[in-house]
Amino acid sequence: MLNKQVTLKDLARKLRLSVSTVSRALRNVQDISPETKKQVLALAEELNYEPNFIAKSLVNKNTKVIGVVLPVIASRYFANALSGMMEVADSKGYHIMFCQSDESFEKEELCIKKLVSIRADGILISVSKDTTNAELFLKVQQKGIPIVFFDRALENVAATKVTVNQHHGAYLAVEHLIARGYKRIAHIAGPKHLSIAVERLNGYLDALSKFNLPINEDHILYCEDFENDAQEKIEQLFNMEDKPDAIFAVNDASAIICIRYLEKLGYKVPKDIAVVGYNNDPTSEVVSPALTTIQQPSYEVGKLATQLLIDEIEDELTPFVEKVLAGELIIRSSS
Amino acid sequence: MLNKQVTLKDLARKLRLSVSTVSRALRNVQDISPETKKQVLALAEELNYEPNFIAKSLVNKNTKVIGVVLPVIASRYFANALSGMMEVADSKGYHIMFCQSDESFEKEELCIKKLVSIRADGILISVSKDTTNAELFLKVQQKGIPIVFFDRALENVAATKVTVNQHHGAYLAVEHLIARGYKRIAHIAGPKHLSIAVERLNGYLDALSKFNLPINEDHILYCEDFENDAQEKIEQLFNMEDKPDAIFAVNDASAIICIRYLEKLGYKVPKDIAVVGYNNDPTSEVVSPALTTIQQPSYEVGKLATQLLIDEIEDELTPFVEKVLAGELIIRSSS
DNA sequence: CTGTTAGCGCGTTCAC
DNA sequence: GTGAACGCGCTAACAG
Repeated sequence: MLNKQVTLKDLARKLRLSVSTVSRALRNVQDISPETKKQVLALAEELNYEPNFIAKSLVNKNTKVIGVVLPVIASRYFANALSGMMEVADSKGYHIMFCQSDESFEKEELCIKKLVSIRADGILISVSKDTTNAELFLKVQQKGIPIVFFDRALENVAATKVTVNQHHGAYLAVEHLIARGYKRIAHIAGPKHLSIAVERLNGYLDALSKFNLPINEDHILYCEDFENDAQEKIEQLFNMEDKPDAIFAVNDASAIICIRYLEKLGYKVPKDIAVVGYNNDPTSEVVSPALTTIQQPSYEVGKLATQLLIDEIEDELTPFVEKVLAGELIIRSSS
Repeated sequence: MLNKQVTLKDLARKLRLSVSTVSRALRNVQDISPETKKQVLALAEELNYEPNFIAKSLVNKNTKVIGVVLPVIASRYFANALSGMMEVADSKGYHIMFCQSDESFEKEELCIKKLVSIRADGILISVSKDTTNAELFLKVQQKGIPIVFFDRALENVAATKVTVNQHHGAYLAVEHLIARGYKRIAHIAGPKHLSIAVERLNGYLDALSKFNLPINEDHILYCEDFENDAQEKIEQLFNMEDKPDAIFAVNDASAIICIRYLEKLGYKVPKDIAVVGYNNDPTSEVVSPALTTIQQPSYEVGKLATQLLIDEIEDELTPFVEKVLAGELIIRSSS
């Protein structure tokens, strides 16, 4: 049953032609008598011939495969980015082969080795949380395989990077709250070692400064594990004399938890207190009241990163660029 | 810059050995003097040698690539299935290459051609909504490439299939409502041409029969576009004399819409009326009251389908099987 | 233990 | 216009 696949040789034998003639006829190259060309095409169709990509790759020295390494596919953000990648790759005749690092550096290394082994023409990567070592990526580049970082990039690697401006998104969110008249805006911040969390925090701080609002350190809650200590933190926030009148949370999940506890404590959202999240998770639409949030441009990140990677694959002299995309404010009823 | 990749030949030349000796040393095969083996390994490490999978594939007649064709990746269900696939594939040394059909038969055909061209060792597919023609799949099978259908299978193709028992999930949901004492259970049904919708409907009907509850045709609303005509349909449902005391919806989105309108009409969920959905979407946890629903075994479907496919790849005599997995009832506060 | 030979399926000279 | 020969990087069979 194995190896039922038709090859050029099979076609050549049946047609009493040479392999190279058949090859040329199929690829529409050089001068071929229209007669034989027709015959070849007919037989190829009849026998359901499909060119062997593997063999072609070996000769051409390219595989038309783009490797994608990302932390986890079961996430709206990355799934959307991947869709964007597939769209561009498809239109340019590339295939996507992707691997999950599961946020582990060792797995990431395995993924990359695998992609190098397959001789992917280029690699798109969003690094895992505990990736700090640049050496691995430099080695890949030395092999002549271009790498483009998307979403999460590594500082100390010279490469094309497509990221999202978290600072700007946070700024938009807070600016919106200020425009609505809220003045005492608290922030549920993420872990201090997470760069996206820090950027959002800075966007929050800069928006306050810009509009000459005082910064109250007690209004910033750094949360490692908000799901579990939310109640405590929120109570603490509302036991101060300078109670906030709005909350900007580092992500939708935290924002939703806030809404829950606030209602438990008897506050009305958004009348007594407004809440804004970040990510535009599907859940943000459904929660009541529907959550104002920031939509990440994940699809666009995927498209752009892939476009830039293909540019580098097809012209090695393409210079590295760093693109930063912005998110978009989605206004709903929680603010 | 291109083709910086180290080959066996490079190693052999530097070591003044033959290519085959180097190959054998690297693969730990046959008897090799420990001396030369050490040398080879050392140099390979130093030069960062990675075997060329492409070349290996050409010789071995297998690529260790599993092709996956699915309607859309940006869906919790398929993303989870894909995660399951990757786990099994990884552990068996296979790579996943996937394509989206976007629910279009033409795109699906392109995906398959592509995978055949790449000489994938096997294909996992969840067919698009408008796929009815089996010919394409038969052709692939004739080429000796095994196909396993997951989630959505094609009736008239003999192949291994891993699907989900929608009937049973619906039965569980309705049984649960009955156990809670609800007796007049309505059903928001999906389009009649969608097999999963029909199966869920049948599960609903069978549960009612099983517990000797009367079937009221007016309690079944067939919805093509529930998002837009929900209000009308629900009002119609509650204007009858035989008002329902519970609703089983064909999916979570519909269930959530129901909850919204019911509350607008002044009904309390679940006191006045219970609601159960289907899918365990992330949204179902967040909506208030949290939705009782059915968890699809998507991850398990992915794992099992991949396992069975690999069995067929590695032993062509493996007989086709059809596996049907069951969902799980998740009880929350809406019932 | 190691080298030589052949060939996987295809593209690319270079002849005729 | 067409064919023969060679090579891509690697494995496998056969010698020595």
